[in-house]
Amino acid sequence: MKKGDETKAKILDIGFELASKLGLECLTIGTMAKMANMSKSGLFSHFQSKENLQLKVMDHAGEIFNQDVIIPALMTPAGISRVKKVMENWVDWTQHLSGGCMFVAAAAEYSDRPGPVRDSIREQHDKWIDCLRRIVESAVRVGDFKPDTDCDQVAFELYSLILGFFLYHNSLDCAGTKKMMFQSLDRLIASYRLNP
Amino acid sequence: MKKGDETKAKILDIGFELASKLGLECLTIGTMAKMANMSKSGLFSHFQSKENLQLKVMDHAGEIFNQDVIIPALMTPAGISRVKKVMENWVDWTQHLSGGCMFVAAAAEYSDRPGPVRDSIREQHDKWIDCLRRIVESAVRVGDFKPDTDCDQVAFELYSLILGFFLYHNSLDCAGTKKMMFQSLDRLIASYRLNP
DNA sequence: ATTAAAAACGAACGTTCGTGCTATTTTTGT
DNA sequence: ACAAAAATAGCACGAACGTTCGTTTTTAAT
Repeated sequence: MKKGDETKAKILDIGFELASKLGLECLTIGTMAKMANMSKSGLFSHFQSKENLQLKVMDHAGEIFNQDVIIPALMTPAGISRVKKVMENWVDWTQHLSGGCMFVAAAAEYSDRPGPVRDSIREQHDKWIDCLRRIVESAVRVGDFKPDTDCDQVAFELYSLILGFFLYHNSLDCAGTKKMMFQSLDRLIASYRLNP
Repeated sequence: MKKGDETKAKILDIGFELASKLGLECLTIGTMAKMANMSKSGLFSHFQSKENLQLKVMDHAGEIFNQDVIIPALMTPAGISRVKKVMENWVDWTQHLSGGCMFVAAAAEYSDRPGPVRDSIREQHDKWIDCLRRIVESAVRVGDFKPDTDCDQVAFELYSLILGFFLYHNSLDCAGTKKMMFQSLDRLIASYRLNP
């Protein structure tokens, strides 16, 4: 029971890469099999349906996101520095793969396609918003942000800035977009700061 | 030379509706033919390729967006009221069709698929950003916003808020998301206002 | 009313999709 | 080393994809 899990992990890596580039819907068995140097049926037999494959790729992506974005951010001290850190990690995360956040793309892709895949996307999405809010709350707790800060609201605004970054990044160069995003972030932080 | 244009327009309407729901890639000839009560070949003959069909749908969507969002906004007096108006129109526009902005979805979908379709998406996207910036500039000109306002920056922030709205709208109810978005908008406007 | 042009159709093409089977190879536990 | 088990390959399927072709129907102009 070793080799199987190994190739399964390899497949999920490929799936994550492919889904990040082209979207969840473009995870075709044939394409993935070619990339993995496997037969279609060989690859397919690891999952029992395409839908299950998509779900597993989603989970895999969630783990990577957790590892690369969330955990490192939670390891920096609570407060504004953590808020900044999570945004930096988020931006960097989408950079080292080819430019897009697959969660965001998947959310748009599946907003009108009911089913387990959409449910999974929403679940991860909600979990992530929760996490963002808690990071903001911690900034309030340590006295960086005003006590009456609406943390849900700030989380929404942080999320929005990242989305703006992703979209602008399609047209503009990375450096310019990054600068623009972090400038907005500074303004946002300034307007919630306790001691400006 | 009349009937042809008529059905062509009907097809484009269907394409716009379908692409808004499921994305540009899901504009399959077969599905559209069924929705239009036409044969595949009959529908196909109006365009010369699927790619061309997608491009025509994009153009059509651009015209609708122009008609429903941009023009009404430009008809309200320049300044903060126009800024608010364009955001309201934008939100409303995506509401009366099933919840998603097809431009945003298409941008994510095609960010890694070079070709004429992606070019068209970027073109419309850039044009729209330009329009947004000019609306902000007009607010500076009439003295609503501070003279040193970075209009590109503000356009980016406006765009980001809408994107946040779209994404949150997948999970949250419309009313709550709308409220959250406009609250952020008020904060944004306040921080650029000349006479607070 | 006649006729040329435009529009729509039905059938078929080669391909790819997801998904079942049945072998065959490779890995694992003893 | 050998048997049991797991992993992979090969092949086939029905459906849907975009596209082409020749034919038929509908429209527009005379």
